[in-house]
Amino acid sequence: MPDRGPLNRDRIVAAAVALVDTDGVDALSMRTLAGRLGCAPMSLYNHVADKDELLTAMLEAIADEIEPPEPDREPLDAIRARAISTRDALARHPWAAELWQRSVPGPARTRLMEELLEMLARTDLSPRVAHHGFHAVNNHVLGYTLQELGMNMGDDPEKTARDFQDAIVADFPLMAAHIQQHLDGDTSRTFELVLDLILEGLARLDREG
Amino acid sequence: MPDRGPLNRDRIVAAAVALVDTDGVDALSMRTLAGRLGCAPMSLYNHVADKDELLTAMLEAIADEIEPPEPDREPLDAIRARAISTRDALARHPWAAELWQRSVPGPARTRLMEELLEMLARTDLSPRVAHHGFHAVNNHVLGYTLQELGMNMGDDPEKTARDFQDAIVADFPLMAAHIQQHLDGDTSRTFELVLDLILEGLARLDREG
DNA sequence: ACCTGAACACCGTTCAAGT
DNA sequence: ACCTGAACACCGTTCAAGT
Repeated sequence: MPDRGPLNRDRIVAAAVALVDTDGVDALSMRTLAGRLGCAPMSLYNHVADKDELLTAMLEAIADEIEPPEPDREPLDAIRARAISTRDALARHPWAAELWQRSVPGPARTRLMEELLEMLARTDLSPRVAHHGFHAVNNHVLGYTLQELGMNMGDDPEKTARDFQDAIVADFPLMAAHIQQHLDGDTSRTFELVLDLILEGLARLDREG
Repeated sequence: MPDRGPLNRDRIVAAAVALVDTDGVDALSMRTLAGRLGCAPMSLYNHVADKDELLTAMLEAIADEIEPPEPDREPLDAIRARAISTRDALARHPWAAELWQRSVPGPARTRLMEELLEMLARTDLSPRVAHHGFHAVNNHVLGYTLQELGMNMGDDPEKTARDFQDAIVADFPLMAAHIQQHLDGDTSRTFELVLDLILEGLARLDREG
C-alpha cells in the first residue's frame, strides 16, 4: 500500500523514519523507501542529496520531537525535564541514539545544545562547571539510552535477557544478578536517579570551587 | 601488499580491526578484507559465520585491550582507572563506541561488566547504589567517548570544529563559545572531572540512604 | 577440513532521456 | 522543475566443486 501524492522532502523523511522505526536501520534502502512512497528510487534524489543526508534529516526530525525548555521553570529543573524528554524521544526511535553523533549536527540538533547551554547559563554555576555540566548531562542521556536500547534488542527483550543470563550465570554471577535486578523491575528509575546525582554533583562541585 | 600465511580467525579479526581503524567502518567489506588477506572472499566464511559475527569478534578484540583491574587498589580508584582505560581503548578505535551496544556481548565484554560489578561490590556502597553506579559509570564512559569522537570527525578535526563554529555563531552563540573552549584546549580533563563527580556523588547518595 | 569461482539477490548512485 | 529507466560498480552470502 504505497502512499501517493506529490513527493517532497518532508514526506520522504517521515516515511523513512516510519520504516526504520518498525524494521530497523538496516532495512532502510533507497529502493525499499521508494517502494513505500510509490515512486522510482531515483525520484528521491530530487529531494535529498544522498542517503547520508537523508539520515541526517531523519535525526533532525527526531530532534524536533524533543520538548522545548519551559522558560518559567527553575533552570536545573528545566534541564532535568529536557533530559527526560530527550530520552523519551530516543526511546521512541531506537535506531536514533546509535546515529546521534555520527554526522555534523543540523539546526535542530544544534538548537538542542544551545538551549541546554542557555539553561546552564541561567543557573548560578560557574562557566567552568557549566561547561562540564553540558557534557555530563549529554553523556548520561546518550549513554543511558544506548545501554537501555542495547538490552532491549530483538522481538522479545525479556527472553533475550533471560537467555543471556542463562548463558553467563556460571562464569559471571554478578552480571547475572544485575540482569535479575532489571528483570525484577525495581530499577526503572535509574535514569532519573543518576541524572539527579549528576545535577547535585554539579552544584556541589561549584560550591567547592 | 596482502599478508600471506594460513588463514585463521585471529588473523581475520586483526586485519579487519586494522582496516577499520584506518579507513572507517563503512570501508569494511568481506571482499576488501579478503583482498588485504590475499584470499578469496568466501574463504573468510570458513572462520566467521557472517559479517555480523565478525563485527562482534572485533568488539571482543577491543574489549581485550582494556586493562584488567588492579586488585590491590582502593575499589573506587580501581573503577576510575578502569573507566580511563576503557575510554583510551575506545579512542584508539574510533568506530568501536558506535557499535559497542549493538550486539549481545561476548565473553570479553561480559567480563568487563563482571569486573566493574566486582569492584563496586568491594566498595561499601549499598547494593542499590552499586546498581546505579554500574550504569552511571558505563553511561559516562560510552557517552563521553561518543561525543568526543563525534567532534573529531574527518581528516582535520580542528578545521571541522572551526567550520561548524562559523556556520552557527550567528544563531547559536553559546554553542559557538562552547566550541571555542574546546579549541582553546582548557577542557581536556572533562572526562576525569565528570567521572569524579559521579564517583563522589555515589558515595554521597549512599550516605544519605 | 579448508578453500574458492560462479552465481543470486541485493545495494547507492550517475547519467541521459523524458515531461 | 521534477521524474525515471537503464546502467555501473559495488555489496553479503549460497552453493557446488575443488584439494
